Amino acid sequence: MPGTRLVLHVDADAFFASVEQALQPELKGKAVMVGGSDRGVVSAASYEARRYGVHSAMPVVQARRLCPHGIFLKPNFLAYRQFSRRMFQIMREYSPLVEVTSVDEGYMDLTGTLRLHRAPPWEIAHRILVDIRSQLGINASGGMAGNKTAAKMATGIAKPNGLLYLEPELAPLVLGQLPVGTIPGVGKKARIVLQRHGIRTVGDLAGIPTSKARSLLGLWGERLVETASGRRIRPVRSESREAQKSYSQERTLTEDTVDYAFVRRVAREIAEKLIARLRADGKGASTVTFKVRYADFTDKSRSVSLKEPTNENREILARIDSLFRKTITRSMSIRQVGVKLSGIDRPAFQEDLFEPDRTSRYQRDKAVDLIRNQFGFEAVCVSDWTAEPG
DNA sequence: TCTGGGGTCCTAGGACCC
DNA sequence: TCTGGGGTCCTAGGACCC
Repeated sequence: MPGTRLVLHVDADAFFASVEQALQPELKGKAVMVGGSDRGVVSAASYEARRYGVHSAMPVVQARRLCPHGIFLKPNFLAYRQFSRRMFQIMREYSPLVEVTSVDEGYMDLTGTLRLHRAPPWEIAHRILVDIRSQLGINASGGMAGNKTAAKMATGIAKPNGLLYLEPELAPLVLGQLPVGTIPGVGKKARIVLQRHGIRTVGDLAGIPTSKARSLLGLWGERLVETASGRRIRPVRSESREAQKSYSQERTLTEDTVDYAFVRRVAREIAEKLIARLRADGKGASTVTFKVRYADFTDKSRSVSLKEPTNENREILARIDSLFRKTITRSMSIRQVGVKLSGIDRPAFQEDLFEPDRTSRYQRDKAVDLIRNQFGFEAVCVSDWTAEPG
């Protein structure tokens, strides 16, 4: 058959909650929810918790009301990363063509491995899921089809703890009946627009002319029609990971505040942590963005671009200060503070014999990174980074 | 119900250049 | 005097994903 490809999508079920249950067997069979603070949302809910109507992205406060006896845990990202690495390792034992799309899901191209393993595709997929379950103690679901989108949608049908093989001839029939919102990329807004025009299922979307999709949803709409009709085929890419394009961190304060001096300190602290990550990765950023979310949930951000990528504290923190003044123009209390560093590239400045001051400042930045890595962020407080860049 | 955090990509308008 | 258009970069905001 021409161009017959076989893609397997693997997605761990209720990943964060499942890892917690694997690490603490006494949690098995119980309603486990992983979330940040009481001002946050649920990141993952075990299937036991879902029976009470809890789902991810639900405010923690609401989850507590629905499931008061449930177990609420703070996330342990280190453990999740370890389980994630092991899961992808298992997948790579069956094919080198594994694409990691997030901590708990990925694709693999099984086209070339069928002969290698001398087994039908569903058999291989089944073995992978069994290996994950037996070696990690967590359940994963799988979807197999002729392209990535169909495979991912198949996983959605198979969940939890299932496997679905959609043969290419059957895929349009099966997927065409699903609600249009099940297509990856159709969120709440797009769904509303589409429904207003009578487009309710994947099949409805596949059937409209691209010109109509474009008028409704722009370029994105055209792509969605191609996706819905199975014409948008993207290869499984196993490159370790494309270069990261931005580093950002946001923090929701424990309570809304009008103490702007405090907000500024938080922003600088976040920025220092991000810059340290840049330095650790040997990268620099050329765009600095400062963002606040006001108590009424409106967001405001201001950004500035530099001539060259940098990872020097002095350069970036001075920008944070001026952006801070440009951004906070209302006397409303602030809920969340965020910093984003983008335009990531190799840093322009390297330690240089002919710029002794700058070099020694840079060495100090790196020395502070070392100490903080060992003793924590609070171990060092440096106060004179407010200086304007020279 | 009362709304996280870390990302990617897209859009639209304005500046600036040719 | 009136009026271009394309390309590129920057900025602000928003949709979406997990």
